Amino acid sequence: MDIEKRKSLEAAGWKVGDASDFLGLTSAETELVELKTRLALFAKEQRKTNQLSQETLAHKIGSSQSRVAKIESGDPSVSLDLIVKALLSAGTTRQELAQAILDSV
Amino acid sequence: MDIEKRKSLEAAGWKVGDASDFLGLTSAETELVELKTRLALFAKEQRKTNQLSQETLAHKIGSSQSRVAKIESGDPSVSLDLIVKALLSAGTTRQELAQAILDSV
DNA sequence: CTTTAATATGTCATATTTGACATATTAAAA
DNA sequence: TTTTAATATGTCAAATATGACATATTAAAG
Repeated sequence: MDIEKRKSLEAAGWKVGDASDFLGLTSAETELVELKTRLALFAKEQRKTNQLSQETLAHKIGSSQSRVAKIESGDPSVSLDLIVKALLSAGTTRQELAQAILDSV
Repeated sequence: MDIEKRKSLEAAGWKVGDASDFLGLTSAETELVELKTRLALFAKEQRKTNQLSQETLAHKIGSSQSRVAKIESGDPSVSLDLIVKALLSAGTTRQELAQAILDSV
């Protein structure tokens, strides 16, 4: 993990240890954050590929446009459950999901 | 989705539509439930493979033995975030995670 | 430029998830 | 059996995620 990636995660609002101690994150926690970030980007790609507006996708998942925007921006208030629900609702297959997990951030 | 699978999901406490209308689940929601169920089973396998007790894994993820039991039993109160954190903390690689997603329930 | 559709950002009351705890059940020794 | 370690189940206050809303910003026409 280089300094630039650390800065970008902190800038995005990710909690880092108790206050701002980045070293407080276990490697599993860091991996999870990176995985969620990757899937957030992928969710945006997939929605566009399937020609859906954020508003349309929001209705499909029973949510709102603003929350879809938060999903795609990697907002730390968004759960992995919601990211995956958005992906599946946008037409992403399990195969594509699995491949996205293999891709690095 | 056959009747037996429906019954098993409902018996496990999964919310189904507004009250008990199973048909109220979208296919994306059903896929997500099945995915979480698969990963819950996989989490139990991985913990055992790596010779960890629930108590030990609980400490690694900053949680408790009882919640690890809930993760592994597919309890509906457990988030996908927590399931994946448990997997990664038990030593599961991204490759193994991706493969588990491809496996059917 | 102006209009209009799409996306982003901030806030908040409500809903869901959380770790912790007590306690029950099961499994493995001794 | 009895003891002891491991796992399961139920509950709850606190923490976190949620949809909804207002509004700002951006993009695409016209």
